[in-house]
Amino acid sequence: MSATNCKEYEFLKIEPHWQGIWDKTKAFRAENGSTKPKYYVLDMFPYPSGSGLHIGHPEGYTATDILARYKRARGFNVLHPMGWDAFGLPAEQHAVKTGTHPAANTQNNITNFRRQIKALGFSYDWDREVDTTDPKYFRWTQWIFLQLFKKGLAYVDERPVWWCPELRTVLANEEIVDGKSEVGGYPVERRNLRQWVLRITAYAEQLIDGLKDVDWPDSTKRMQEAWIGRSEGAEVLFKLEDAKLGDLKIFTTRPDTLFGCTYMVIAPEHPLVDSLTVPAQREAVKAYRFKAASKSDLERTDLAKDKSGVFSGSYAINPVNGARVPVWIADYVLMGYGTGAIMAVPAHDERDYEFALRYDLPIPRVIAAADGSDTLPYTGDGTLINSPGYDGLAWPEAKKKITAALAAKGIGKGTINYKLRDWLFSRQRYWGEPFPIVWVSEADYRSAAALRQDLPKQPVKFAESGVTLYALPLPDAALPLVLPEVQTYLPSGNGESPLANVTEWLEVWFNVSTGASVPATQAKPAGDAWVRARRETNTMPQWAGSCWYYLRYLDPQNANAIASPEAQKYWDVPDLYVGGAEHAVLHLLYARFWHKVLFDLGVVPQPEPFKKLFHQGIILGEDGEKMSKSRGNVVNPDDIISAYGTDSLRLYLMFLGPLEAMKPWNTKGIEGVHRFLKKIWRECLDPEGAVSPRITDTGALSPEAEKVFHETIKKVSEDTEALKFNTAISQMMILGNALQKEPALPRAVMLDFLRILAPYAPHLAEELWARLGQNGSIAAAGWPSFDPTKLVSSTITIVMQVNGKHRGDVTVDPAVSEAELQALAVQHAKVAPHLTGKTIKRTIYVKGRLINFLV
RNA sequence: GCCCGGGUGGCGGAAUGGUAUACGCAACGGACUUAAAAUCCGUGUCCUGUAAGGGAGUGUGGGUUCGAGUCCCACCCCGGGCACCA
Repeated sequence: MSATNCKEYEFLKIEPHWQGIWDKTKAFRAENGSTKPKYYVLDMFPYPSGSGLHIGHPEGYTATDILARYKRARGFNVLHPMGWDAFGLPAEQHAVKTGTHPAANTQNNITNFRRQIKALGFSYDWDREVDTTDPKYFRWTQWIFLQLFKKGLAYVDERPVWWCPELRTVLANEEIVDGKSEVGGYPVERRNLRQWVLRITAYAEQLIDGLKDVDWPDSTKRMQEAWIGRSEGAEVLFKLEDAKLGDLKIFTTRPDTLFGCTYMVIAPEHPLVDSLTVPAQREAVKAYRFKAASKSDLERTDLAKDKSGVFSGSYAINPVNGARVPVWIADYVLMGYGTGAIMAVPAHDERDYEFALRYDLPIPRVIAAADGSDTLPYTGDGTLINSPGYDGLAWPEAKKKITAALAAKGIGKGTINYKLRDWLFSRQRYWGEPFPIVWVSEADYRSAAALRQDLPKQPVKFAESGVTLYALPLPDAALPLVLPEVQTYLPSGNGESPLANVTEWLEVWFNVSTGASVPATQAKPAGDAWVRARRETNTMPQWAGSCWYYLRYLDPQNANAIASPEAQKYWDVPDLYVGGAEHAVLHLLYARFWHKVLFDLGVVPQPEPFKKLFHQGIILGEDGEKMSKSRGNVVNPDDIISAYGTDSLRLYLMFLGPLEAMKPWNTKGIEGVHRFLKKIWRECLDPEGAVSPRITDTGALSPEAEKVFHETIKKVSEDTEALKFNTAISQMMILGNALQKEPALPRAVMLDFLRILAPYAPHLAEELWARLGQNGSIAAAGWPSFDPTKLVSSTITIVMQVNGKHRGDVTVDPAVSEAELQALAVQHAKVAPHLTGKTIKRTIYVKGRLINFLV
């Protein structure tokens, strides 16, 4: 491989030159089934937005690239892939505005992203690039959905969603800012719409358990745990005074406080509200429900501190003591959690306490505080009081006993509740994966069931304007189901996606065996397998494609499976996954869910997808604020590359501080690493671009420089492995400064230096490697080792302290004995004055470190 | 309110319980140059002192220890997440 011939460090020539060579030789191809040990390092793939790469992308990508190059040098077969999470709203909005197909815009953006990423010199295996909008890819996204569907993990339900009348579309929660659409700032409202929902709650327990086995940041594990929100308690049946209304079922985590229950609360949406409301309260309850319903979520949160409610007029009976307790209706109880009804124990719950104060309800104490405190509400540890039969028990024990007693009587049982809700999986948009589902009549579904073995145990059905339709999956062989061409990308306006306007595609004769279809306007084809069907018009959310892309990289061309079992066995799951903390919950939870389902189906061989996770920090603007167009503090990687080169950019991004930290960009700061690279260039080459005369095959370093050299190999190895790139770079700078002072530079030393620099500044390293007469790419040149015997210096510096205060230091032979050192120290000019007239009570000696006299 | 993470020079940051401020930026002084750029050498926490030296010092206040940026307790501030989940 030949280098350029520039005399100075012309990074604008050097960098594209080597990128071209890497491209041509496919230098970073990962080989399936190699005999080498494997290493799989994964980046979170980007959404290819129209505004191009943001400086945050290269931060994480540089980190993984350094590691990938380092692992290759260490003899690993490295899988380091890149792809595009390319479905999404911005492309669709662009399409609405311009009328061009979102695919065209998406491909333009991908081309630009690929160009920018290649200009950064990352060592991706481009033969494994994936694109979630490619039918060859989303065929498998649809296939996975069908597996979930067949397993009974997908269903259809009417759900309240955010509807924006102005944009004529449904928006996701994260697209709503302060009660308005993120795009345009238009008002949004709640609407009930038919939605696909995935039963992620069925995996709640496994999703918590699996966190034990992964090497993730603790904070991220905690966030997922909190999001899943497991809580152990009991369901208890309270008889209603009006026996014909049956029982009121509540959930509580503290059945031990049952004797302290003085009222009940049901959510305003609770099905028993109407029947429990007595005539005298009807008007008040109606008004309260209306008020609660009209509150937006935002208002409900704002008013969180201000409890309100209304008495229903009815009473329930406390099962443990027969007490008559009033049933209230209040919006501090949520219909979506537990049973939508609670027993209120105001003495030991802050919310109940506040409510009881406001409505003047009794607050009897049933837990005595462990520390004897008498303030209420009390939620700490303690023992039961005023609870006949249980007094004196510690509350966790009472919880078990009371739960058991209720269960024995058949009026309660221990249960576990989760905050996690099922996953709303559909969007009313064009630019997403179509659901491989058609809707048919009950009779047609029955006849399909006779022909198909792959239907769910319980049919998925949905009633609309009096007609019940059944969801029939496309056969696997009929995948992919591609998006039809549409006249307009504008949503239909009635809550359905633009697909609802494509009648030819929508209304079909459908062959239940083969999945073939013809427009319903044509004659019904002959044969029993043909039924009348309407296609599903929803599309999948952007999460879908990113839930499993890490599997496709293993075997991206495979037409018969997500990836072959051999590829899965060889590559396993990523050894390291790097991406932003903003995905700590949703993406990472959804992907884990899918992976666990695939594991249960025997499609993947391991229960967790991401062994080790790391979040890179955010890079702030020079003003210390988050980068944003409106602030005008956005740094464009293209500009930095043309001014300093990508090697400088890569180095600076890593030198800025710890990878996980949030840190401000400073354009001046890049000068420092750029000077460092220029210095390396000058150490290797003379002003004419020939090998520097200081570099020889026979010369030797001074002992001090040699020590620094071996220390540097050691530290750079360790720090790279530990993702502490900032300190690795510091150490290389220290070596650079030391070498600069040396009269002679052994060629072998310079080559080793280039090898440890290569993962960080690969273009410069390749160029100088070639210029110093080496053949082949430095990427294939391995990793140098250090000589541990060179790390020990011939002298050591011992710190001398008196009473813990630093009084001086002395340079001695490492073999010095304690007695010798002590004698030396007490006579030392800087120490002696502090000892005169005092007696040494004790001497602390830390070998090779310090000696401390206590006087 | 609850749960995390973090407060170290003018700035980004470094530091297995053992010389606090490595490395870099900015600044200042000097060398080279007609000059500039580039490069090189040097100074660089604060107070006190001509100096040698002395004293203080890692958000605040306590504690453990021969010795604390590092460990423990309380508090203040900043950042992130969750937020009536019974």
